[in-house]
Amino acid sequence: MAKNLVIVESPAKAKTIEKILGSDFEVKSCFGHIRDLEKDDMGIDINNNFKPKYAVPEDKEKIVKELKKLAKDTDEVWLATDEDREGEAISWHLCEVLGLDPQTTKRIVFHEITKPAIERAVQQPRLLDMNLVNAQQARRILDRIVGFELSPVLWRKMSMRNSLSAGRVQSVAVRLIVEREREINTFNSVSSFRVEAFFTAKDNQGRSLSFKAEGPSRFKTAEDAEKFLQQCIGATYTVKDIQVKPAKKSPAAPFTTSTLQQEASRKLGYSVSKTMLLAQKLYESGKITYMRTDSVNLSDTALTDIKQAIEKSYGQRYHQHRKFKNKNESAQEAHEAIRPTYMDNATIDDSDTRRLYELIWKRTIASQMADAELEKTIAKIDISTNHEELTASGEVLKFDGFLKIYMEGRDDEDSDEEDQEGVLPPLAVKQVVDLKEMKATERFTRPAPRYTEASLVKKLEELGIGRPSTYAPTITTIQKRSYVEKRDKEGIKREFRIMTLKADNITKTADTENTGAEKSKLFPTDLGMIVTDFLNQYFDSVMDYGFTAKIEEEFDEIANGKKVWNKMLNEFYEPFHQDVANTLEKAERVKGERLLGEDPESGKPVVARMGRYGPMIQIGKAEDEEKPRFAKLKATQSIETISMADAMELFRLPRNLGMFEGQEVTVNIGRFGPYAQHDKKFYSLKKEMDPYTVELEEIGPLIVEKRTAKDERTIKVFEKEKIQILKGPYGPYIKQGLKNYKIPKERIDHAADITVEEAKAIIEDVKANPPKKKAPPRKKKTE
DNA sequence: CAGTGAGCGAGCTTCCGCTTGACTT
Repeated sequence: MAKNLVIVESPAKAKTIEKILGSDFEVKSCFGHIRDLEKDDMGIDINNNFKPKYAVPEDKEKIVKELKKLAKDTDEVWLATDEDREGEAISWHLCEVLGLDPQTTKRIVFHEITKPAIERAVQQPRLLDMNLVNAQQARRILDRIVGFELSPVLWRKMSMRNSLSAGRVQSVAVRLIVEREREINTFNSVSSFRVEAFFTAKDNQGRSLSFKAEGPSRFKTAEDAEKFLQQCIGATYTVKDIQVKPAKKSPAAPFTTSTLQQEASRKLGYSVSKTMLLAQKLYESGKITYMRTDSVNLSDTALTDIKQAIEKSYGQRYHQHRKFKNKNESAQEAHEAIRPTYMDNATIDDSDTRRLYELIWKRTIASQMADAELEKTIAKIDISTNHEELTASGEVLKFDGFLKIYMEGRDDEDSDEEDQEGVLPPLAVKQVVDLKEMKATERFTRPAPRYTEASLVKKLEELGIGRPSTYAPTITTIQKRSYVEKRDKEGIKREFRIMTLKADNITKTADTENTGAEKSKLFPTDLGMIVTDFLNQYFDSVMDYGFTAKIEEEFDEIANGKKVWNKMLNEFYEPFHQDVANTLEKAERVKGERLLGEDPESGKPVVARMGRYGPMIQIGKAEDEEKPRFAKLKATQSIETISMADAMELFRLPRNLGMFEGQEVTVNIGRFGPYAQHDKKFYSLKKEMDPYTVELEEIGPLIVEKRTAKDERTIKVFEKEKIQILKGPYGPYIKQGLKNYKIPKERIDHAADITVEEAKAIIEDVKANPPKKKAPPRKKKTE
């Protein structure tokens, strides 16, 4: 038994630290928080100064038991959880549960897992900081109160039947997406004309080189643009002035969780959860440092490694020592930035994680590389026939520096400002250049783009809302609750005008462009909009974008000992709870109704609204003699924007398409999306098939395809016993009736040879020893 | 798997932040 027990949060970290500390120390992990508020009755005694009621969750019992035993048998326990609010609280909970004295137990901290940092930490133990612990308790209790008081309000006041939820973080995340959507819906695009002139100039060897210059300004109307072109007829163009300026670009800071998610999204197209899954793999296999961090700091040992790697591969000139500072005030910096553990490994063998690893490697290396040096040239060109001038700009890379390996991506790649500036031919003042043609092109203003998962994380981080460990789960939650969905949107064709001045002649043409197309963007659902409007109306303080920042300031005051935690909670709770009570009493049940018009056939009102099963259109009223007609909205439609005409279109379903193999084929939209029905069987329509326009010829192949797919999945059938052996994504399994049974490992290889008797035996076996369920239903207290 | 849409009421849902496996049809 080791003399010392060190407890950290992560098992991968425990392994590394144990190697560093040697045999006198046993290092164990507690796997994050080991206690949480009870679920019943909020887990808070509100009338008793918000006294929290903590319990060890079921899945933590085992580890707590193990730690208790180890703590008893060891001379000294060292609490080495992360140095932030949550880490301090975990240490305190460990004291409480393991029976350690918070007044004497050694608390150590380090921000990086390196030998010097850990040895230094062991030399300088401190005691628990109860102020910091209280700040965490206040944070935890406030979040529980907000979540567990607001959610039930939604259950009572929304007409929808989902398991709705609200919280300090998720509700504001949804609000951002809802407001962005409305900005886009109400955006008025205006056009203007941009003038570009294409010239040629001779270089000193007499070769003709072409270059481009920009017009004086954008013209608001086609008339103004045309007038300008007319004024240029017959003009000569003379270089009036040349300015050459040096410029430089600097590399971005090494990755934090949020910037890693953004870059992986922009450059690799990963969702935030995929990025985190792969990063976790890399961390667990020792290839990168901890992946949930808000720090841009690099350890001294890492800096030395990086310097060596740069000098070896690129030479001394490419290295530049840099120390980055966190922009964000909410950062708690318990860890290092995300970086490779060994800079020598520019890549790795594992194909799943390689691309993410290489991204991290490049970003880390680049962050310590020299600036890129540029030379910008701006030439002004006089037009002889008017007082305007044209501007040609060029850029020459003098020294690539960090650009040799890495350039940060941008969210607005498709912006119409061309970012790649070309090289200008050598020009001289007073030189006359030849105009090939001049174009005035119509350009439209665009609304802000919809959020991607990653750009939403970026925004949340800017607002100080959420933490590195919760960005990915939050994005998942708001999609799981159907407040938000990730999808593509097709663009629409738009015509734009072009006027060309060539050989003193102006021609007018038109071209089309695709606008408004979106890929993998976050769209609010009707539910998300309705819930957001409701929360905004009744709980504006919690929904305020500055709410988290404001209470974070107060948590900081608690951590500094300037404020008492339960007083702070009370100041929040009094007005908040009053709002909850008022809302429960006064607010109407929300239906999200919108009147679209009158049904031309019956004269009855046509209404878009939220039904129990989602957004729908209703013709007529429930109290009418004749039953109202209903139709479900398409996935891409919304209550807020659907037109009367589109609404009436929806009543064209179900459609009868005609006969196939002697049976009728109909299409409709059901609980699980659009489907075709044929011979009492159902066939889901393919994504690209629209049930309103799909034709009979497309349904036949669908039916045949499903038949063969079923054949391929089937290994064996025992008709009489209704037993099937099927192939699934996790290997072969047995199906009897509607139930599935797992085939024991030792028989998987010869699943095709299983006999009826064997199959029956397996079924009986599984029935006798049912597989463990993930979460057994909690017993409700009877008293 | 492929319906429904009003209202009643029982019994259920729910937060954020710290960490990994156990488990899938």
